Amino acid sequence: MKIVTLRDIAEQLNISVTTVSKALKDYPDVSKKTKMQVRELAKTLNYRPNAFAVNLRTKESKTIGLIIPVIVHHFFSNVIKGIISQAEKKGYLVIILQSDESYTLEKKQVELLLSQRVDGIIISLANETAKYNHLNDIIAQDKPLVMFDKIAKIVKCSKIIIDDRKAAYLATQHLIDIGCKRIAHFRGALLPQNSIDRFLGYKKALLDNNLPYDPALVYICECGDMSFEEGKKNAIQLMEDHDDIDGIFINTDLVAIGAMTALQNLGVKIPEDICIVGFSNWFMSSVISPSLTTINQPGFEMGKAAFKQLFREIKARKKGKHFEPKTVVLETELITRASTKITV
Amino acid sequence: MKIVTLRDIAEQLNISVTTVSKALKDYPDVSKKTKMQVRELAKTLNYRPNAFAVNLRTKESKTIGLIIPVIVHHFFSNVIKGIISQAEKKGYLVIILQSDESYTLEKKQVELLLSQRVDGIIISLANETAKYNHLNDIIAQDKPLVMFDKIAKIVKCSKIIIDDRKAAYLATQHLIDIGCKRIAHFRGALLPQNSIDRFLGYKKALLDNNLPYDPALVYICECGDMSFEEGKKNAIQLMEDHDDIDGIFINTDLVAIGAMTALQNLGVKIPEDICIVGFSNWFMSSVISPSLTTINQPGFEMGKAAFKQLFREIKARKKGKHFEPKTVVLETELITRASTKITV
DNA sequence: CTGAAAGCGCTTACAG
DNA sequence: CTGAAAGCGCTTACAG
Repeated sequence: MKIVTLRDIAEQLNISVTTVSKALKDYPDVSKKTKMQVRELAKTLNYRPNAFAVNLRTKESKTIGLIIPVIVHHFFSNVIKGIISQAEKKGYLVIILQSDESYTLEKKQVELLLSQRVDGIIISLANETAKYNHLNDIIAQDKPLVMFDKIAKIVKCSKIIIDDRKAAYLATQHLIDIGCKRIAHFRGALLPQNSIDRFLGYKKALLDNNLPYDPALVYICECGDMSFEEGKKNAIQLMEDHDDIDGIFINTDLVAIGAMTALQNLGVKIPEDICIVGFSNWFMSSVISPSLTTINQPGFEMGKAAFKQLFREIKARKKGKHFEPKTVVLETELITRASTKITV
Repeated sequence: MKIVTLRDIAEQLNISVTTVSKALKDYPDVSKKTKMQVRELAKTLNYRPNAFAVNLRTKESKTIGLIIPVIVHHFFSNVIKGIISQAEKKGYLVIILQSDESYTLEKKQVELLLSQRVDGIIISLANETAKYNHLNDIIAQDKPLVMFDKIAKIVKCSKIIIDDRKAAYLATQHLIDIGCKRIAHFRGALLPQNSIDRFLGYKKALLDNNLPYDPALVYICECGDMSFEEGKKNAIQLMEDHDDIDGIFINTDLVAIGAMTALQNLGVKIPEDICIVGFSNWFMSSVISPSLTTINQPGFEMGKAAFKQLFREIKARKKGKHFEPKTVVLETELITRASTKITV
């Protein structure tokens, strides 16, 4: 089946390509009759505008790029869903890339998306990322950029985040409120802003409650593909190092679930011996036993907000308007479940 | 920052655009010296070929489309990861769309991808899809198409699947082997081939073992966004209808987990009173309690295989070769866990 | 109301 | 070894 072009339609109707183009785009300066004829034939021939040519002419592709550290991850796959659902409403397509927490890959992928001439980029940074030239390249090209969740504060672009520090404070305060005196923390990797903030929230809650902050109680998880295993390993190590722990605040649910599994294998009772709070509210957390107290992190909403912001910036650019970067902070909430429910 | 074109480079070096283009593509008929100069300047100016122009000329975009029923789903997100990882190796980008199990949306999305002129399409069908004109459109355009998991047998394209009937047979046989006599089945929606095949495998296992097949023991789940809730509802209904059940084979893990939750709330002991086998091996299934016996469905591998197949077909088309559709069947295995472990 | 013409930024067959 | 020219399929400012 030959692919139909404007020219084919024009020749069959004995009119010009210009008129065909205008008729299909409903320009006011084309007669009703011609419009009818053109549209009918276009439909019959199953005409589809060649996106390559349209893109070249209009300098936009109605396509955006999304770079994400991991796809198989309850939070991130919800973000993807949010972005795609919103993009579709505005007629945009989404190219998705996975950085695998690697800076090198992330950089290459930004390069790829720029060559591809996407209309904008949404990104959540890899753990490794500590240099931001690749992001500044995007901005230097005056291409809209929105970061979410794992952001870099010093990059001048819009950001969709939650208040990680506050949420972590809340989580830790909850442990304190139910009577925990010696609370450990499994933090995320060293670089990401959100794992720093969650750590700081934990620390501040301790100090505000006159509990000593002990760096030896802070363990690190990279939170990549091995989250679950890392949680197990850390929990076992923690039990060896400090058997007087009565609460743990853990950076991510999947790590928390790994920790719970290991603790239960060791005969530790949750919540009786140790109370646990996770972070992110993976679906899984509501069905394991005991169910996990956690912070709800609204992935779908963050995805929607990220695309909406990007779309605003794309529109502003088209009109040649300047756009001041904006940071949107979404609400979180503590969800208390069995892993912290101690019947006093 | 102005965007750099071949022409900018040509003008600065006082040579033709043709030569610049050839130099960058390492044509043999350009002098070493010119090549050096061109490449250096291209690098300095941060030249990036305009993909829109390249696509228009070469009639390919190095981009493929992927339509998937749901993204937030352990199996499907693994497939996405498999496809993207493989695509990246070959320099292809992936546009992802979610059909939400809707035929109308799926059709529209195929249309979108065709307008976008992607080089090929990978799809897993929506539950609702019973007509295949949109798929035949793809084939009629001689555009490579690969289906996976939720396929339509009569569409003439390559397919990546598992042997659902055999896997379901195995799952049911396992229940019989451990002593179950009256086994219910929570099947998927009516249309998808894989839920039909799983049902048929269940039925055949019963009959081969001289157990009566009772249609009243077969319940339906749409397996969309509400899988977990559907599992709960079905389990409660099942207990009302038939309190003599001693085993259930369930179409998807998430439904199975919903069912287990409801059963446990009703005081039913798993596996002592009722044994349960799921399907797909979601990560979650290994950490709930009791852990769930299930069929491992290799999502990541299916994704990789799907892209590989698509890539072969894209290459064949470029060379003008005919490509006979191929069906690849990947291996599955039964993973026995606590939900079927009865100590006799 | 219609259409000729220019141009988006490349690639490549062809001439010299 | 270099470059003029044609062309991919559109869009749109401009002329009539």
